[in-house]
Amino acid sequence: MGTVTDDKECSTFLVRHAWLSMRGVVAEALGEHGLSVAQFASLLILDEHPGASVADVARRVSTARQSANEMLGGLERAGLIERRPHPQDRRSQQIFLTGTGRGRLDAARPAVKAVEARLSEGFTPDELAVVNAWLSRMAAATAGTPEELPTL
Amino acid sequence: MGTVTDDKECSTFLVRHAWLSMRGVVAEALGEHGLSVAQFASLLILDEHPGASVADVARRVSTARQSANEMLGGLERAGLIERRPHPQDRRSQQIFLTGTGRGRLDAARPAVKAVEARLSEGFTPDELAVVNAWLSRMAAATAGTPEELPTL
DNA sequence: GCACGATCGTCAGGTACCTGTCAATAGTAC
DNA sequence: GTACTATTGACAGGTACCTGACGATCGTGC
Repeated sequence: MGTVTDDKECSTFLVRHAWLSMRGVVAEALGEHGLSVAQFASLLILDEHPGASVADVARRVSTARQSANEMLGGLERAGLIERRPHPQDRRSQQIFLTGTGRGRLDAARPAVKAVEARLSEGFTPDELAVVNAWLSRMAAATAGTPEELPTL
Repeated sequence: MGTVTDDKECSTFLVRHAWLSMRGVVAEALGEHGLSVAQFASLLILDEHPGASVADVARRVSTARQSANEMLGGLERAGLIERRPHPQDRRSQQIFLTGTGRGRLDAARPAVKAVEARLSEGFTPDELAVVNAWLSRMAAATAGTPEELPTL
């Protein structure tokens, strides 16, 4: 009846299909490293922002504090991260990558970069820059409330 | 600490942020028309493919048959679509837009196109063509299993 | 000092979505 | 015809995620 996408109408749904597809590909690559896509995203953030709080992570991955906390719990049980009480702010806790966590991340990162590079094969750097600019613009367009709504 | 996105690493997560953001904007526009994003997507598909089955719709929106069926139930209760038994295939049923359904869709469509146009303001047609090509490539990269995994 | 709003992590509950399965039907090979 | 596989729509159950609230803490203004 047609291919995967007949989003003649809305770029929004084309972006959704792209996300779903890329998530699938990345997940497959991450599976061999024992990581989920969400876990990988969190490890990336914690690598770049050591000592971030649960709320920080939640904001950066655009998810609810609760969800982030649950998933960080998984990472903690797996020994990939550790939580320490914040020295100044007694409400929050700082989260750090453990040695094994960093190792796992450094092992997985090249795999993800590889599949992403393979996906973008054939596009020139200029074109990719345009794509990046457009996606950034879209991501910045967040309408008022950043948190709402089901998946589709 | 930074803006919404520091996805220096992975275009995958940039695409996700773009999707979440666009979904929010579109949802806001659709709210005034009493439609959810998922409902709007289904109406679009049914407009373009009248008589599609539940399984057809599910495949096109990349969701489970069950989810599609539940949501179509909502649209049916709202009187926007109607299901008829398929004349040849006694397993499946054909789904059609009702008059009110088509009216609702035709009212909502311009609103969505407007917000999407506003979002892409400032990009040249050539650039948008590149973006579209890239997104299509991504969407087509679906790894083996089309169905799996949580949201993030 | 005290009061006020904002934010922290967390608990309870709900919703959206998915997987797995089923009987019924269709399509094909034999 | 029968046998086998694939597909349809539906049911049951589970998981991921979210919303809404809570006490505790912070920051600021008074």
